[in-house]
Amino acid sequence: MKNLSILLVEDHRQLAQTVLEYLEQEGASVDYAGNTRLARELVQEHHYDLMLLDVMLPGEDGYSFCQYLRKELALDMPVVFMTARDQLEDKLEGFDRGGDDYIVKPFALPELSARVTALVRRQRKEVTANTLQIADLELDPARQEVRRDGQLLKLSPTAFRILRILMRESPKVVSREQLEHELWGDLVPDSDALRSHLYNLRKAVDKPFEHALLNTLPGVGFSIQATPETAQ
Amino acid sequence: MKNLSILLVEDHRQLAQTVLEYLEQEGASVDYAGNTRLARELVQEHHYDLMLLDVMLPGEDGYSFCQYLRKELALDMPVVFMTARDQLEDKLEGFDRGGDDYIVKPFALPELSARVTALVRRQRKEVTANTLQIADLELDPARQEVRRDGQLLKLSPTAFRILRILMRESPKVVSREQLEHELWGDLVPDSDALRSHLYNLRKAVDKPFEHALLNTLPGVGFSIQATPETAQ
DNA sequence: AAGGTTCTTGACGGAACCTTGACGTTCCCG
DNA sequence: CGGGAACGTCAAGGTTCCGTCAAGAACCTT
Repeated sequence: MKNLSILLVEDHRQLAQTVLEYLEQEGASVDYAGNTRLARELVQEHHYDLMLLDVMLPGEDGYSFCQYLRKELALDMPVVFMTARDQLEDKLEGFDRGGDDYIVKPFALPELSARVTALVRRQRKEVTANTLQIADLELDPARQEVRRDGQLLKLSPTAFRILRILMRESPKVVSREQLEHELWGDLVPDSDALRSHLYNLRKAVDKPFEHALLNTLPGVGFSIQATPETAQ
Repeated sequence: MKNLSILLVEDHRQLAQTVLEYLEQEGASVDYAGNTRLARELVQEHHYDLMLLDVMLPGEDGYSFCQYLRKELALDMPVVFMTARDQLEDKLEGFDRGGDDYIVKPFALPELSARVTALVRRQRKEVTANTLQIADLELDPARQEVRRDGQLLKLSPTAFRILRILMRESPKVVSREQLEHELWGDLVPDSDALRSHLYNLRKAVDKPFEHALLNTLPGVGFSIQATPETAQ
């Protein structure tokens, strides 16, 4: 919740106060508007990570305001509707007008907080870690890229998958069977192609560099780690 | 709901059937797993736009599976928990483990559908009609226009759709399967017309310019990136 | 009904990839 | 120490995948 900036649009003074205090106590900074006229101004002048929006407001209602945000201002900040209206049609309208979530009063403050966090996390693309890293070796699953010491490595698809598994399990040792099963399922090749793939993987990952990262434990499996334990 | 592909993980046969039929009737294609073991396999082999995940499952529970998706596989598909557990702590745990939404059984099917749509809309960057931009390439969804370096490109409708998908996923790699499914749903052409469309797309987007933006990763998929560095 | 655009199909050459097998080396355990 | 199993190295064959292109089918518009 750190460093979130949130706009709360709600005309009930009491509820607004409660929500505001809770969120600020969690580290967010919250601006408050009691109607959409003020909200309109705030939204044009400041950036908010998320908006909490009541449906029943004096003057323009929340649905309409949300739609205005999306269509006219082209703002894509997450919007959470907060309202006492619990009928299905109300919820459907909320989503239809461009809302991201819909929470019915009375709600538990921690739940509101959790939903806010989830939306912001997604907005910021923090849902998953984007790279795996072992020492100076980095693997980016989304881009299908591997770098060591900053430079891009060329790997075949299978080599990439093997490296991904080893890095995911690091520093654990991965057995040959586990690797083969994960790569090919029940259709494991007759003669062990895995050896060739590991050879090619090594050629790309370790050969051009000083220290080897990829280790073999004969009869046990393979591992990738920064400090290859040397036998006692 | 057009051409969504959804993975439903739920052990109650009856409920699964109901949800599945409803979503398919809305135009989604739904794969079904009764446990996380099967779900694990499916998730590694196919792309899904979203996952519906029960919490109480035989063997591994849904929370744990979701966390595994995020941490180990680095998959960022939206996850909606579906469960009868309505206690606050359960919900908090769902979000804490990487869930995007949490819906309590029994729920109205249209609400589930609305929440699914809202999540996918956000994932696909369709909340607003803002232009997508990668380097000097701009795509305006509202006007159905594409420009590179300021000049208007002439694209066929399908080429436009492909480019839009690649741009919104950038810099992620999009598999051939994902592209085909989103373009044609269950009616994918026999022989791969996708190749021709990509060829034409390249001819329009890359051919007249200095650097290519559209990259092929053989056996993996396609991506569009500002800096298509090649290894050695 | 005609004309244009778009989509699909099929063929071809080439590149990338996976598998296989051979051979030498290392490791483990009797 | 010696033999067998496991491993590293490497090249070659076959397969899959991809870029290219043109022709015909389907579609839409007028």
